[in-house]
Amino acid sequence: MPKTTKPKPTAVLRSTADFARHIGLARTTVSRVLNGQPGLKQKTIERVQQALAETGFTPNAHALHLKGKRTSMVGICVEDLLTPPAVRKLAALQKLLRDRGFFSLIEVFAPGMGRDVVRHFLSMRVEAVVFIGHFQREEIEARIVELIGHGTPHLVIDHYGLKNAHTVSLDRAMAMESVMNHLLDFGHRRFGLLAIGKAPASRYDRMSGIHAALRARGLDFDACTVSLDHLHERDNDFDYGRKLAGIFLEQALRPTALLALNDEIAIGALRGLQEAGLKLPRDMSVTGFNNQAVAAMTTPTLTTVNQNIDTTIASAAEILLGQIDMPPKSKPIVRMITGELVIRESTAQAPLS
Amino acid sequence: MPKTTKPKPTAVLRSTADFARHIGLARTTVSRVLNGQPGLKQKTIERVQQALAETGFTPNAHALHLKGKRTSMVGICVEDLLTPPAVRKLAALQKLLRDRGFFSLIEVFAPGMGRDVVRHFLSMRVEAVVFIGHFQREEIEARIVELIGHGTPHLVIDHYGLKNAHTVSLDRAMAMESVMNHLLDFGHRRFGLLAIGKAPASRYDRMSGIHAALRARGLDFDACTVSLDHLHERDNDFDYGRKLAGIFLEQALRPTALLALNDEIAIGALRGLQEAGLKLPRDMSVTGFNNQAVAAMTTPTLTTVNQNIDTTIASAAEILLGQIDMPPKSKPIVRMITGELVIRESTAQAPLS
DNA sequence: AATTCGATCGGACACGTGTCCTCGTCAAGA
DNA sequence: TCTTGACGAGGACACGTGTCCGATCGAATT
Repeated sequence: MPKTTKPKPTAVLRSTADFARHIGLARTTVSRVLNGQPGLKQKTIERVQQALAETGFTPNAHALHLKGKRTSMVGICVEDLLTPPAVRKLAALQKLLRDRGFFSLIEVFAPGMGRDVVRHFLSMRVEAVVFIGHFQREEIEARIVELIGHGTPHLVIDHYGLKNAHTVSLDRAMAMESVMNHLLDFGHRRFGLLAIGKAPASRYDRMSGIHAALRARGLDFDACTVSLDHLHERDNDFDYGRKLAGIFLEQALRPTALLALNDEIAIGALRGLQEAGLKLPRDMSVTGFNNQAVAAMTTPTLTTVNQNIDTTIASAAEILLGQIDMPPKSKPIVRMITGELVIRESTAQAPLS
Repeated sequence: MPKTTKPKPTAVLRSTADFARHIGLARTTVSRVLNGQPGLKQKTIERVQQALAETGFTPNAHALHLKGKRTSMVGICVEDLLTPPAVRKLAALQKLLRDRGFFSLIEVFAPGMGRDVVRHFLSMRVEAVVFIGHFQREEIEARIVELIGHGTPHLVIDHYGLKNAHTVSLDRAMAMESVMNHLLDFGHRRFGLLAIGKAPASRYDRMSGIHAALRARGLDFDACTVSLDHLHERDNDFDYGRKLAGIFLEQALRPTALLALNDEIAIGALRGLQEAGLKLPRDMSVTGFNNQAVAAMTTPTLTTVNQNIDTTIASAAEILLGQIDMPPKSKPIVRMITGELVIRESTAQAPLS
C-alpha cells in the first residue's frame, strides 16, 4: 500500500508508559502533569497536554480506582417494562448525577435477575445503587440487605413500604383520594377500577386512598366499587383499557366513572367506550394517572394525576449524595412526594341513573 | 446497644485477602477456588463457596481487568431528547447485550458533551461504543475518528451518511415513498409537511423518498408540497402538530394530506384539525411515523410507519459482536432496515377540490 | 571552569487480582 | 517409624496508576 499518509497514525496507546514513550518523556513526568503537581516547566506541561489532545489518550479508570480513586459510578436498576414515567425518572436521574460528576451504570432487568445485577454493581464497586419502579418484594428486600451489608448506599424510587429501605415515592394514596373526591363532588357513586388491584397493601398505595375518600363520606367501599381485572388478561395497556371498558358496559349495575391505573389504560377505555357509542364525558367519566403528554391530546382530554417527577428525582439525588458523603444512617429515610390532580375534559357530572 | 444480634454481621470485605482471612484460608487458595483450578479438596471448595454466598463477596472487577480480563462493557450514547423509539431501541439493545454477557454503560447527553462521554468510555476501556439517534454531524464524526484511532469498535444506529462510520438505519426514504404512494393512490396532490425539513440530505432520508415518489408520477415537488415549519417554534411534539395544523388550514391552497415527522406531531395535527371542525379523514388525511402503541388509540386511528425495531437491534448486536471478536474491518458496514406502512383510518380518498 | 539549582529521569512501592512456584503439614500406607 | 503423596500456605511477579525519593542532566550564575 504505497499511500503517502502517515504510516502509523497513533499506535494505540494503552498506558501512561506507552504514552510517555510516545512523546519522549518519563512516565512519572507525564503522571505529574496529569495530576497537576508543581515543579514542572510550563513548556513541558503544554507539550504533554497537546499530545494528550492529539492522541486522545485516557488513563485507565480501573487502575485509577485501584489506587484509591473513587469510581464515581452509581448503579441504577429499572424494572423490565419501561413505562414512560420510569423512563423520565431514569433520564432525569442520570442527568442530575452526571452534573454532579457521577456516571450511571444502568440495568433493565426482569424479575429474578436482581441478584446478578447487584452483584455486578458491587464488583464494579459502585458508590450507590438506585432502584426505579416496582420490583418483586422478597427479591428487592434481599438486595437491600446485601447492599447494607456491603456498606453501599441505596435508594428505592417508587416502591413504598420496603423493610429498612431508603425510599422516595409518590403518595399514591393522597393522589387517588383527590381523584375520588373530584368524582364524588360530581355526584358519582359507582366506580369501576381498572388494574388498580383489590386490597390496600400499604397506607400509601392507591387503594388506601380510595378507601379513605369513601370512608370520609360515609360510603361503603364494596357497594361503590367494581373491579373486573380478573376477566381479562393484561396485555398492551391501551388494549387492556379498551377491552375492559367494554366489559364494564355489560354489567348490570354499570359504574358511572372509571379509574385507571395509568393514562394508557384510561385512553384505551376512552376509546372502548366511544366505540360502544357512549358520549364522553356525559355518559361516563374516566381518569388516568401520570399526566403524560398524550393525555392532553385525546378526545376528550384526560383528567389525570401529575407525578411531579422533577421533585421526586431532585429529592432522590439529594438523599443519594448525602448518603455517599456521610456515614451510613441507621434509620431508613422515607420521603413522600405529593402529586397533583389535573382536571381536564374526561370527567364531568355523573349521569342521572 | 446491648442487642443480642450478631455484633459484626460481616465486617465489609473489600478484597480476596480480606475474604480469605475471614474464612481462615490463604488468599491464593481462595483465588484458585474462584477460578476453578484443580487440586483442591471438595470440602475446601464447598467451604469457600458457602462463605461466598453468605458474605456476598465479589472480586474487584477493576483489578480483574488489570489482569487482562475483558471489561465486557459497551458504552451506549443516546441523544438528549429521549424519543419513545430511541428508548425502545436502547432497552432492546441493552437486553440483547446482557444476554450475551455484556454490560451497558449508558449516557444520555446534550450536543457538545460527546467528547467527554466518549473519553469516559475510553477510560473505562469499553469494548465498543454505540450511538443511538441523530447527533450533531461534526461532533459524532470526530468521535468516530477518535474511536477508530483507539481501535475501539463503534456502531451508529439511525444516523445514516456519516463518514467512515458503521451504521444501521431505517430506510426512511423507502418508508416515506410508500407513505406518499399510498396518498397518491388516494388522489392526493397537495401535501403539507410537518417538521420533515426541506432539502434531501442523503439518499436515505425522508425528503429523498418524497421526491422519488413524486418524480415517479411526473409531479413537481415544489408545486405539490408545502412546508410551514418556519412559522412556529418547535415545542412539545403534540402541541407543535396541533398548532401547525391550524396554520395549514389558513393557507389559500390548503393541502389535502399532512405528513408528519412522527406520531406525536401527527396526533397533535389530528386534534388541531378536529378542533377546527374538520371531519377526519374525509376532509384531510394525516400520516405519522414510528407506529407507537398510541397510534391505534386515536380517533381516527393513525396511518403510520412501523420501524421494525427488533430487526434493527438484532442487526446492530450482530455487527457489534462481530467487530468485538474479529480484527477491525477497513470498510464501513452500512446496513439499511426496511420499515412497513401501517394503514389505519387517518388516510382516505382525497376530497374533491 | 566550577558551582548551583531547577527540571527531569528512573527505581520503588502499593492498590487487588490471577498464576506460578516453593515449602510446610498432615495423614495414609509401607 | 519412615516414606510418600495430597493439600494448603505463602512468597513472588505482572497488570496500570500515583507518589515518593534519590540520581542525573543541563543551563545559568559565579
